[in-house]
Amino acid sequence: MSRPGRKSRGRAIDNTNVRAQVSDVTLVQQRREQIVEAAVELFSKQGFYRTTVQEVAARAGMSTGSIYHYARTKEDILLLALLSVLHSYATEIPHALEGVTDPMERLWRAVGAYCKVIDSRRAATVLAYRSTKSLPRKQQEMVKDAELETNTLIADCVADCRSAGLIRDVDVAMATHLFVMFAHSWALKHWRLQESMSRAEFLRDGFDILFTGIATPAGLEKYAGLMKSLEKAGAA
Amino acid sequence: MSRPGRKSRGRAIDNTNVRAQVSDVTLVQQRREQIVEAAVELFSKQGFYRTTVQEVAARAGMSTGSIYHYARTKEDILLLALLSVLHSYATEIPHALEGVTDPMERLWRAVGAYCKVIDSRRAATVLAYRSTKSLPRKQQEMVKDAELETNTLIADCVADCRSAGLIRDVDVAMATHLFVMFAHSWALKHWRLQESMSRAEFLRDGFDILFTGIATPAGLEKYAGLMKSLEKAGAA
Amino acid sequence: MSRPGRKSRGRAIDNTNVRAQVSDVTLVQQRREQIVEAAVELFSKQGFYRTTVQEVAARAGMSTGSIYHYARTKEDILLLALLSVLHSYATEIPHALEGVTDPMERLWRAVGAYCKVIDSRRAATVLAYRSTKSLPRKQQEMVKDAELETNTLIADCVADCRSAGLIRDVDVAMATHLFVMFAHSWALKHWRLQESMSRAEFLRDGFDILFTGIATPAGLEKYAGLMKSLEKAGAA
Amino acid sequence: MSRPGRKSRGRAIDNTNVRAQVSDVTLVQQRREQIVEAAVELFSKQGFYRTTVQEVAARAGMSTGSIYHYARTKEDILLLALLSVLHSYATEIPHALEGVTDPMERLWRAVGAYCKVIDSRRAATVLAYRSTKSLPRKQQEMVKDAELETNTLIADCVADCRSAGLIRDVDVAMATHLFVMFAHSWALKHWRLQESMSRAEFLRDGFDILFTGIATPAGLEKYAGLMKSLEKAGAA
DNA sequence: CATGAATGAGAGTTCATTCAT
DNA sequence: AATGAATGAACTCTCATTCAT
Repeated sequence: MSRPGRKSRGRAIDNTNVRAQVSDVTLVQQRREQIVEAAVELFSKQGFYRTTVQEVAARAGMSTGSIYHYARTKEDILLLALLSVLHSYATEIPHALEGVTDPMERLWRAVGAYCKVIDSRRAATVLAYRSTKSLPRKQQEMVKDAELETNTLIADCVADCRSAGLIRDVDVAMATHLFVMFAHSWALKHWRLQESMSRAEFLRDGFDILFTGIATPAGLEKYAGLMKSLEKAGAA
Repeated sequence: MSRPGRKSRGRAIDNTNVRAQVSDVTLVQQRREQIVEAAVELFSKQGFYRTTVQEVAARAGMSTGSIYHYARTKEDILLLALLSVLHSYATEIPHALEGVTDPMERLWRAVGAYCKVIDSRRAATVLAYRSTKSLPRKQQEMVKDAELETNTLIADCVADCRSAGLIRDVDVAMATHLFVMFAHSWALKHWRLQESMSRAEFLRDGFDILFTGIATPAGLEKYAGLMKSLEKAGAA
Repeated sequence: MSRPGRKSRGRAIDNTNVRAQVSDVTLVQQRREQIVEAAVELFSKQGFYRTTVQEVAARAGMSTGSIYHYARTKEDILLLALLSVLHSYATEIPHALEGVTDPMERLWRAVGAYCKVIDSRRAATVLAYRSTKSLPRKQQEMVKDAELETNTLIADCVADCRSAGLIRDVDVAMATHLFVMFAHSWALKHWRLQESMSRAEFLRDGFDILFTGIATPAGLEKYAGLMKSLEKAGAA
Repeated sequence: MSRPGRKSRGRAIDNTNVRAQVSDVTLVQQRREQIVEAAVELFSKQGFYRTTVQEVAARAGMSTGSIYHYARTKEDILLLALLSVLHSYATEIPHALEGVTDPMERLWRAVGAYCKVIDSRRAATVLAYRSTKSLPRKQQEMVKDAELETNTLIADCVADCRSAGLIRDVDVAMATHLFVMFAHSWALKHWRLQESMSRAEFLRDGFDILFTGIATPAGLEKYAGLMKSLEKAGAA
C-alpha cells in the first residue's frame, strides 16, 4: 500500500477533472483505485469496447450503480485507467535515477527503467495505443500530456548527456523520440520480439544502436566503460 | 485504375480467405474494393466500434445486405481493410527500389518509401495498431503475417548493407525493428512530431541516427556521399 | 394465487437450468411467471417464430432488456413455456387421484384429468408438438423428460390395473402410449373432433374402446359397474 | 419415375391453386417435383423457419429466382411439400388394398400400410404436425382436406368391418381417429417407442388392443384367424 | 452512500423477395 | 424461362446509464 506507484496512481486519479458525486476525498480515492485496477486488467485483456461496465464493477467488488458515483461515463473509467498507467511510468523512472548523477548512466538507467516498467504492464501499454482515440478530444489531450511527462524525463537525460559532451549535435527531441518508441516497441511488438530475444538483450542491443547513433567519440568511450562495469557487476 | 496500389489491393483482397456468397470473381473484387475504401476511411476516422456496418454500406454505395454478400462479419470487413493497407505498404517499397542497386541507397529508399506511404495513410496505420486486437486470433495472425512481409523488405536491405560491409556486426532483426518502428512512429506520434519537423526532416534526422548507430566507418563514408548527392539533387 | 397449477408452474420454472442474471429468487420466479404466461399465450396463438421477443416483453409488462435478465435467449423462453405447460399436466393428474384407491377408477380419473387439463390448454399442447424441435438438443431432452413424467403417472395406473387382474397381458408401455396419445389427440385434432363430439363424449367413447381393448373379463365387469355409478352420479 | 407415389405427387402439385408464372404445364410439374423433393428434405431436417429459400433452390438445383416462378411465396413451397407428403399417404393405402376383399384383412392392411409409409417418411410426418399452422388459413384447410382423404380410406375399412358384423356398435369416426393417431404416433413418438419395439411389434400390439376394443365376438374370432395365417406366412 | 433491477436505443445479421440482364 | 445480385425491413440481443429503495 505504500509503494510509490500506488501513491502516484492515487494522486493521478485525484487530478483528473473526472468529477465524482461523492464528497469524501479519501473514499473517492480508494474506490477509484479499486475501479482502476479492475479496469486496467479487463480493458487490457479484452479491450475497451468488449468490456462492460458491469464486468468492471464486479471485478472491482462493487455494484454497477456505485461505479457511476466515481466516474460519470465509461470513458471516464478509461481515462482513469490510462492515466494511472501513464503516471506509473512517470514514477518508476525517477525512482531508478535516485542517487545516480553520471549523465551517461542516468540515460541508460532511465531507458532501462522505462523498458522494465513497460514490460511489467505490457498489455496496459498496448491498451493506451489502442484506446486513447476512444476518448473525447479533451481527455485525449490529458493522456498526451501524461505521455509527455515521461518523455520529458528521458529528454532531460538526453539533454544532460549533450551538455556533458557525450552526444553530438542531434535534435534532442528526435533522440528522445527514438528512445521512447524503442521502449514502447517492446510492448507493441512483443509478439515478434520475444521469439528472438530477452528483454535484457533487447535493451542492450537496441540501446547500443541508438546511443552509438548519437554519441560523440567521448560518449562512445564513456559508454564502453559503463557497459564493462555493468558486465562486471552482472558477473559478480 | 492501373495504379500499382490499386492492383495490389485487389490482389490482397483476393487472397484473404474471406469467402463471399457471390461467385463472380471480378464483381467480388470490385465490390470489396468499394467496401474497403469506405471501411478504411470510416474506421480510421471513427474507430472500428464507433462505425456501424450501415455506415460502411452507405459510404460504399450499397445496401446493408449487400455488404454481407462480400464479408461474413463486421470483423471480416476490418480484416479486409487492414490487409489492404498493409499490402499497399508491401507494394510501395519494391516500387521505390526498382532499378536501384547500391545497398546503401536501397536501404535509404526503402525506409524513405515506407515513411512516405505511411504518411499518405497515417490514419490507416494508426487503425492497424488500434484494431488488430479486435480481430479473432486467426485473423490477427494474417495481419501479423502481412506486417512481416514489409519487415522482410527492410530486413533484406539491411542484410545487403551488412554483406557489403557498410554496417557492423549488429542483429539484423534489431536494426530492422528500429527502422520499422521509426517509420510507424511517424503515424503513431504524428500529433507531436508534426509540431517540430516535416516528414523530410524526420526521415533525414532519424535515419541519420539509426544508420550511424549501425554503420561501419566505410558505411559512414558512403552515407555521407549519398547525402551530399541527394542534397545536390534536391538543390537542383 | 394458491391454485396448484400456479404453484407447480413456479416450481417448474425454478428447476430449469435457465440461469438468470438476477439473484433475487422470488423476483426471478415472479418475473418468469409473467414471461411464461405471455409466451405461452403468444407462442400458442402465433407460433414461436412469428412471435418476437418484443411482443412477449410487452405482453409480460416489461421491457425487452428485462426479458434477457430472466432468460438468456428466445429459445430459453420457449423452454420455460413448454416446461411450464408440461409440469402443469404432471400436477393436475395426481390432484385428480387424491383419495381414490380403486385401480379401475384411478385409471379412469387419470385419463380424464389428462384430457381435461389438455382441453383447458389446447393451444399450448399443440405448441409443444410444433415447437419442441425448435429447441437445442439439450433442451429438447428436458422437454421429453417432462413428458415422461406424465407418462409415468398414467403408466402406474395401468400397471396397478394389471396387478389387480383388470387388464390382460398387454405391454404396459403400449397401453400407456395409447392412452397418452388419446389425450393429446384431443388437442391435436380438435379442429376435426369438436364437430362431432364433446370432450365428455370423446373421453367416454375413446376410453371405452381402449379399456375394452386391454381388459380382462373381470376388468370389463368392473368397468361396467364404474360407468353405471358415474351415470347415476351424473344424473343426480 | 413411374412409381405411383411419384405420379400422385405430380397430380397433387397440379391441383394446388398455387399459381405459377410459367405456362408450360409439364415444365411446371417437373420443376415443382424438384422443389418439393428439396423442400421436404430440408424442412423435415431443419424445420420450415430454419430453412432458407436459397437452400431449397440450391438443393433443387435451380436458382433462387426460378423458385419464384413456381411458387409465389415460401409458404407456397411449404404447402406443396405438405400436400405431396399427405397425398403420398393417400396413395400407398389403396395400393396395399389392391385385390384384397376380406374386410378384416383390409383394415389390417390399411393400418399396416399407413404405419409403413409414415415410417418411411417420419420426419415429413412430424413436419406436417409442426408446420401446418405456419400456413395461411386457406392453405391450412387444404392440408386438413388432404388429411381427411386418408382418414376416409381408413374409415371405409372400419365401416366395412362393421357392416360385416366384425365390430360392435362404436362410433366409426372415433375408431378411425384412434387408428389414425396410432399410425401418426409412430412418427411423433418415435424417439421413445423405438427403444422398446420394432415397427412390426408396434403395429401388431397396438392393432391388437384397438381392434379388440371395437370387435364383436365374431370379429375377435376372425382376427385370431387372420393373425394365425399371417404367422404361418411369416414363418414360411 | 450503495445497490442492482430496469430500461430502450441501437447494433450486427438474416433472408424473402425482386428485377435487370 | 432462367439467373443471381441486390435490397432493406425486421429480428435478436447487448449494455451504458438511471433511479427507487
